[in-house]
Amino acid sequence: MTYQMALAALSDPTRRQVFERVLAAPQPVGLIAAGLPVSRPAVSQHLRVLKEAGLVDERRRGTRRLYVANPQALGELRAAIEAMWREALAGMAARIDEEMER
Amino acid sequence: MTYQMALAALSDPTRRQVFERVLAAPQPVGLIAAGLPVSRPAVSQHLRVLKEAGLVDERRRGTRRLYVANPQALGELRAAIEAMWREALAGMAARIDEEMER
DNA sequence: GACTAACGTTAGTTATGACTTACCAAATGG
DNA sequence: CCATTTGGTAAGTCATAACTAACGTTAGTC
Repeated sequence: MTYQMALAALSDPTRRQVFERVLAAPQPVGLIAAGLPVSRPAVSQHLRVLKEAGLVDERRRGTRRLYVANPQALGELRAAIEAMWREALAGMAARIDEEMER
Repeated sequence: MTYQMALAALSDPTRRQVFERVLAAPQPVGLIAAGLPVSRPAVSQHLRVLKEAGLVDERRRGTRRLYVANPQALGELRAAIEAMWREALAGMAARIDEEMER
């Protein structure tokens, strides 16, 4: 159920870059924005989407806010994709078997 | 590299439904559209996007076209998501270790 | 060789969402 | 306290993309 939000969140290229930076190391917003070709508010908005999808958590550190990747939502997405993958493999195997019969 | 297109392709809810139907069994366009609240051309367009992302293959069967899920693109997406997942887990473990030191 | 079935394509509309600029809030340092 | 740093929020703009309706296309069928 939640994996759909994670999928949608990671579908945007810029937002995926934001997430990958957070993944590499917990960072404040300003630092993330400094390495990207978009403004800081844009990064803030992306982080909100990532947070709503459960992919990211927020830690207030004084006036800064560290964003940290959350493995759980990513794990659910992983499981969903893997289930689809297995289903595709099974379907392919079944089709090959049908082919063999002839 | 291709996993980004797969990610974008699966981010749309309707398109994900289309893909899951194809995943369950190879089907012609009309049959897919019959079970969804959108028109047949819309399904055709979704299938084109899925095809460009490598998630789906096309088999012409006379006047019909069977769409079949392709495990490969799904496998690449799976690998990419799994890599991110592991990275998130590693980061979390490292943070817990730091916590222990204090 | 028309007719039909099944489908892709095009054009046009509309809604969504990514982005920037300007503004506001909270915490820290002098 | 006042200024600075850091960052979220609001409003507005613009591009993208999802959808429908109409049309074109190909392969079987009588």
